[in-house]
Amino acid sequence: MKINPVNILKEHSLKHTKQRVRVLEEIALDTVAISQPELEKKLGKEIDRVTLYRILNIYEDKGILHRIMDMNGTANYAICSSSCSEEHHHDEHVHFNCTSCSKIYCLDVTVPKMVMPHGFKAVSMNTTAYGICEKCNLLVKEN
Amino acid sequence: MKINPVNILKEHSLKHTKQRVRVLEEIALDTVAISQPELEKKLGKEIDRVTLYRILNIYEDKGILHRIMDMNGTANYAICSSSCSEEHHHDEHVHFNCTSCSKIYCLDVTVPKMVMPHGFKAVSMNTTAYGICEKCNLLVKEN
DNA sequence: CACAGTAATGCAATCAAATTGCATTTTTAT
DNA sequence: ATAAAAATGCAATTTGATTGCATTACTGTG
Repeated sequence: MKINPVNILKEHSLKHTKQRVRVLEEIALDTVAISQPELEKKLGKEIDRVTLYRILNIYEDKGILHRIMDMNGTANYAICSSSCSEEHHHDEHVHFNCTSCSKIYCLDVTVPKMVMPHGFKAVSMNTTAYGICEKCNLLVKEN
Repeated sequence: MKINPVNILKEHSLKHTKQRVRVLEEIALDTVAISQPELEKKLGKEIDRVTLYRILNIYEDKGILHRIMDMNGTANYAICSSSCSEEHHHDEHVHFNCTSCSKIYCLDVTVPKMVMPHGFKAVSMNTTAYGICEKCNLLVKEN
């Protein structure tokens, strides 16, 4: 996934600041989601904690990033597919949270449509599978 | 769902204390999941915060309660179906997190089997739908 | 039914994620 | 270039959760 931070900011009419660009760059480095604490570790010397929180919130609101909560209740972020917007997150793919390395993957697996009970109107879905990821499975086999 | 706290404790060879009984009683009151902060509000005068956390953790470990993270990263708890055990949570039903009243419902909707990519071994799944619940939908229509 | 050993509880302190208010700096439109 | 608006940085605070340790409560044994 080729990401151009400057274009993304323009598309969503967000002001171009070096902090905002850095956050996008950093998140775009990897296809797996990155947690707020990890981001803070990487960017903490360049960007203030609070600014980081604010940027992440804006990006989520605008549909630029989607947020996945891990089992510890910590926010993890990944770049949204291009079809996401401020009005609606098309985040209908399955996430995989490795219980060994704790990485969160955005899988190319679509969440099947599920019928809600009468009266319940679902707007979005979040599906997370917990287990052992490819890399950790390989590590186990090697030993 | 008829719950007998004393029996549940016995079945899992947990010591019978009034705090443990109270926690189960309180959670069994409602079919919707209850958050740690709500529980603390209700039980804070009878049970110490730390004890509450410890009891909830034990119950989750033993497969008595299951824990659902809401969008704020706060733990919510609901009584497990009878088939849950220490080894495995059979928590394969869909949760519904109302974005209006923020209640979390355990729906009688089964999470469909999803095929994981090669190398990824899923042990458990968590699916949460976000939207407006039955009660909140009715409230809107009335006004 | 007493009592000793073990486990659970309560309290104080601490950690960590996230948020708020406000002064300062940066961006952008003119 | 500059003025208005917005973003950033800093300090302080809130909130969910955890840890260590002294005290209290439970349970099995005699």
